[in-house]
Amino acid sequence: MGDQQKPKRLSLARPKLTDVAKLANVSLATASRALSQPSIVSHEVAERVRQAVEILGYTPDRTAKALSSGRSHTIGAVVPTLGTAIFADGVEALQERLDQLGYILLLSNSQYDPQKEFRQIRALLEQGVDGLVLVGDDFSPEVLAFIKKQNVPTLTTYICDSKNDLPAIGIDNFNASFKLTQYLLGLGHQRFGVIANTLLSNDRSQARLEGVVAALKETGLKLPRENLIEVERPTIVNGRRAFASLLAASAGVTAVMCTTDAMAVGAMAEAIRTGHRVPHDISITGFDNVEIAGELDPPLTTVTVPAAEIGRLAADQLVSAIEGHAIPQTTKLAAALIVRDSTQRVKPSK
Amino acid sequence: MGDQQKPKRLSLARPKLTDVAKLANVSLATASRALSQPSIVSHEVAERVRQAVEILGYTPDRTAKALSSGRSHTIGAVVPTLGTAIFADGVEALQERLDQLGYILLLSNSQYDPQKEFRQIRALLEQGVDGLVLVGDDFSPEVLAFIKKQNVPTLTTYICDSKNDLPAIGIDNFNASFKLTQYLLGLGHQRFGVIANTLLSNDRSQARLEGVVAALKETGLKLPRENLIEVERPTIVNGRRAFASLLAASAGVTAVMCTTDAMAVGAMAEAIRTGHRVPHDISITGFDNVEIAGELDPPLTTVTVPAAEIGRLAADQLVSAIEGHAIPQTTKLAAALIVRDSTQRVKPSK
DNA sequence: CTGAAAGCGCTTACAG
DNA sequence: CTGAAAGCGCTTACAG
Repeated sequence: MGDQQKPKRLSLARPKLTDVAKLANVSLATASRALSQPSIVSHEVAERVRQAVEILGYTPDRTAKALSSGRSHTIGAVVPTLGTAIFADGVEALQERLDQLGYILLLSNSQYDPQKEFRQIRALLEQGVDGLVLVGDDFSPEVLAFIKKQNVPTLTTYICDSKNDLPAIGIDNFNASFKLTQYLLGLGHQRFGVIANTLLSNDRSQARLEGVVAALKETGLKLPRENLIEVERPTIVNGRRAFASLLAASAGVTAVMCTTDAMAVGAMAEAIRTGHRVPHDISITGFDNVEIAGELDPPLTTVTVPAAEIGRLAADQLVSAIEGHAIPQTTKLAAALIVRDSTQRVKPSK
Repeated sequence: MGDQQKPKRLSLARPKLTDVAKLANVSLATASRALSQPSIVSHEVAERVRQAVEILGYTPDRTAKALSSGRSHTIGAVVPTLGTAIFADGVEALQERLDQLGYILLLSNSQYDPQKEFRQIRALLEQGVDGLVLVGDDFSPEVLAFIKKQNVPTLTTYICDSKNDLPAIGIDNFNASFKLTQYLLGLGHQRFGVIANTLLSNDRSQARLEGVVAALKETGLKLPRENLIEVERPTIVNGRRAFASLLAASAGVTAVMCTTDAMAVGAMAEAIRTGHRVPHDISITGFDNVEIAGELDPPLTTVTVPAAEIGRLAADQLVSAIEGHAIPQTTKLAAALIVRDSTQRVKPSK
């Protein structure tokens, strides 16, 4: 009658808490307590349960735990991509800290696609994450409404001030870019080119561009339309191409500002390839201060984005919020201007 | 009696399937079927349930679903780090494909620490992932036993042949490195230096090193102990330092092989800084073919690691295995030798 | 095609 | 300090 199967199955199957309870000769409830709050059971019981766990190789089912306790000890993150070092570094630090705090990370990449981002936010929330980490602040009312409704602690990163009232941890992109531009203006530059990462659904990129424009405006300058090249993805190759078309469109620029380091790497490579000396003929700046920035020849003037710190703080604050504590609405981290050798005082015009 | 609260709570709370069933005037079971297999209920019922879902803004609780169905539609991955582009790219592709397949990714970084790796594997398995993606093959018997016991489809990546009988998707690191070395030997190089990423718990790195040694041996050459520099993390800065100490220890090398591109970037920068012409005075090679490799000056000779394809295939195969299909034990992807300008025929010795 | 009921593996008031 | 029982929100045989 297939009965021979039964006992075998039982011994092969993953042991459950009832098995532990039986072996330890206590009730299911007590076994549960012995594991989660050992201090509230007697020493002997705690010890017996501990041994039973060991013998059976018991490992709790976190799904069941999540369903009955309403806490999954899981947090979700949606980033645009891992192909950009600052996001990879931020996610890495986020996960490391979450791990220390006993949380597991569920990760999605939206590829800068708002539709996809929404789908992924929804999937993570359905999955029952206890908290959610987002990037930036460019969300449709629909998405925001959905998030609010779920009542799950949510914060956003890489910006420090959310117009949507999400707690934010990051830098002031506008201001950092403004300062960087002022530095170049101080060197006498007047003719600027900008290579910007996609501005679509990307408020970090927008803010960086606006920072440039605002600083120029303050000095009575403006950024001619043809001096702005927008690329779809912040890659080295795109930076290279953008630099080429920038110089083709407007030969007179003395300073080229890139909204990410990766694009600046490409821009610099192209500049050198086409016989421009950096910084003698043309100054180039980046943004992010990734490792390669300091190793280029010449090393790149850029702005630090403290990605690992953002990730770490996001973990800390989110878990804090999950535990019912209030967390700061704004956490603004320093975005230091790193002056290296890719920029110099503009040559007196010939 | 606090009764005023009750109705408010009900309407605020996240709706559950019972609410949908009530509104659609069907049983819980039917509502469930209408959502998961609409074809087995009547059209009218399917439609009524659909509307109820819409009206209530119902969104299923995947935790409950997972517990009752035994399928979490979740897969776990443990990678050493996201700070290395090939892992970041692999994870990105893995997640994208999983997303298309209706799965969510749970991600951990082990930081090349076997203890941490084990803890994270255990945490993911407890979490109830349906499948597991690992990197490499350097696992203790304890870890392997634990994994086998869980009976969860598991595969490993970035290698193509597992000594532990895990299905593997990746490249033949040994052979690719062997070929790269043969190419340099063919250019007349005889005095080699190697900058290796940590060899500890890193079989990819070991295989790459062994590939060099084996190719040299075939020609009767050997790698002197002082010509091998091992670094703890594959960073640009470490590559730079390693190059410096390599030249200090053994001035005569004509070819420096780095087991990752990032280190090659540093090595090349240091070579140029210290007045060595690449490739005229010294040839340098990398491994991985990350974007920057092709943009360096000179562009780097390296080996392609198809990280995105590895991630994509891992997703496909794992889901296939979860669905009960057999999957290949070995999926060997091409690791093309990319010859660029950082290598050239060795100068006739003066 | 549909419904009532058991069950997934835990946690947690409620009694003692 | 401990146990019996209800419950978390779904799915899925089992009957009809």
